Amino acid sequence: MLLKTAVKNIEIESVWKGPEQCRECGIRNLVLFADLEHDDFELIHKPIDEISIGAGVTIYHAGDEANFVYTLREGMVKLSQALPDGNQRIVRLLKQGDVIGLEATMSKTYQHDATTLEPIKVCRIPLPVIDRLSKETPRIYNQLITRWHNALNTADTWLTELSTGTAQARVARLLIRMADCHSDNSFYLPSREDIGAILGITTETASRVIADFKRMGYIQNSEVKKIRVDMESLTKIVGK
Amino acid sequence: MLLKTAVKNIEIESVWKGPEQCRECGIRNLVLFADLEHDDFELIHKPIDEISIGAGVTIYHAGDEANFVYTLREGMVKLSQALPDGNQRIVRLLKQGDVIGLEATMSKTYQHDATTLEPIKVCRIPLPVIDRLSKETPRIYNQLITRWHNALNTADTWLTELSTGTAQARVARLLIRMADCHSDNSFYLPSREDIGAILGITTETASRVIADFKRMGYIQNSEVKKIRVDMESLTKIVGK
DNA sequence: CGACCGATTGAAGGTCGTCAAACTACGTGG
DNA sequence: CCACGTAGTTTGACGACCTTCAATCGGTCG
Repeated sequence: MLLKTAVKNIEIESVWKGPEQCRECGIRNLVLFADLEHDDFELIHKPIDEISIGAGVTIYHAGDEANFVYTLREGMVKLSQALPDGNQRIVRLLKQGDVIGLEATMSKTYQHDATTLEPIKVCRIPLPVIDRLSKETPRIYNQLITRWHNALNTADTWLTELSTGTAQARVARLLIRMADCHSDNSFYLPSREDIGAILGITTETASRVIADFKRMGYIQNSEVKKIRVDMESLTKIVGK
Repeated sequence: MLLKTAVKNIEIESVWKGPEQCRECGIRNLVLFADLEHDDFELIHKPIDEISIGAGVTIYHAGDEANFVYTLREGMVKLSQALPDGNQRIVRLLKQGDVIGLEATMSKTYQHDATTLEPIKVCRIPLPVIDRLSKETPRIYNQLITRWHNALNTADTWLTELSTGTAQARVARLLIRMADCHSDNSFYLPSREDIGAILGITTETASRVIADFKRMGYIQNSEVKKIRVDMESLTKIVGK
């Protein structure tokens, strides 16, 4: 089952078959609906579509009317905000199990641009579903608050770890964080531009540091496009 | 009614007289209990003390067991985290109506150091009070989520506005933000060290920029220790 | 094959960090 | 009341690091 939509790079993988589909979700323990119990799912009366989206696609822009939240099933997404000078700064990276557009539950509009870093799969949840669940069961509340808590922790960590110190130290800390989100210390490196936007440095500086790290052997190419990092060497740079 | 505690710089202003005290709180519309209704207050069965604390006092440290949240009635508080290199970075400033130690509702321990910038007054709320209210009324939930939402917005803004661009631009943006939290564009300037820790620059750089701004007339001394900022001039620097 | 986009590298200049000294405000004690 | 010590601020000099501008390289896609 695979319906192409009018929008390029976005296709609806499976149409809504009812609550049953969520009950049997393969990664339910990771997602917003983790705590829901059997009967709770009957409260879902709007379609939750599973959607595939290509790399480099913007899911929503800051200021757009916020009608959905998304559960990220596969791939990574960046949340970015415009700087006073017109550039963009990436304020968070989202990975499997994270909620994209959490602020929709609290605000009429989205507050970031959400853009895919690689091909992703999401479940698109209409806001009324969240609202109804919120009214009927405290279990969704607990999950929501946990999400807020985690997002805030991440934000604080980005400030203290990724926006402080020399360019080398910042890149090293970013690589370490990314590595322990993945098995085998191996993952897709973001573009130099994105690395710059995450760390608050220029694209060129990001490129120079990455190139240096490769020459030093702190980073090696593993599979195509993927890299493997040497945690031990990187850890030594972190304090600089 | 004024009981001195053993701890210097901390005094309990008034002892707990029961729910009545919260119901009649002068700034209740600003605080966590804003949405509570008449009967809800009867659920409060632990003392909520009103406490005065001097300037430069640390209320709790990161890692301390989190048994209270605090409502800030007067003054400003900084939340700081240790950097990998041992320094401190200030991740948020709290003002009247904000909750100090919000993470206590989700985590066993505090995640920042909370330190007063000036003499403050707080209401110290035992965690069991929050837990009980959370179970019994959704109204406290709404307030809690709103707090998380606001805290996250602030965190994102700090990253994009206060941790990006030249030292001059960062200081200008900080002054502008502080000015429109106060009437008459007039307020107490934080120490150079704190300005540095907020913006991710050194104390010396912070001092140089502030001194420059004074020479340029962007900042003037108003009352003792207070300064008044010229918004128009500062706005021009923000984009740099 | 050629166009294009991202990554890399070089050179020059500016900003900021570092180290150090002088200055100021304030409180303490003689 | 003044001398002194302390802590915070200001200023200077120097160097390291990063940004800026520009050119080159490499891979991909039409």
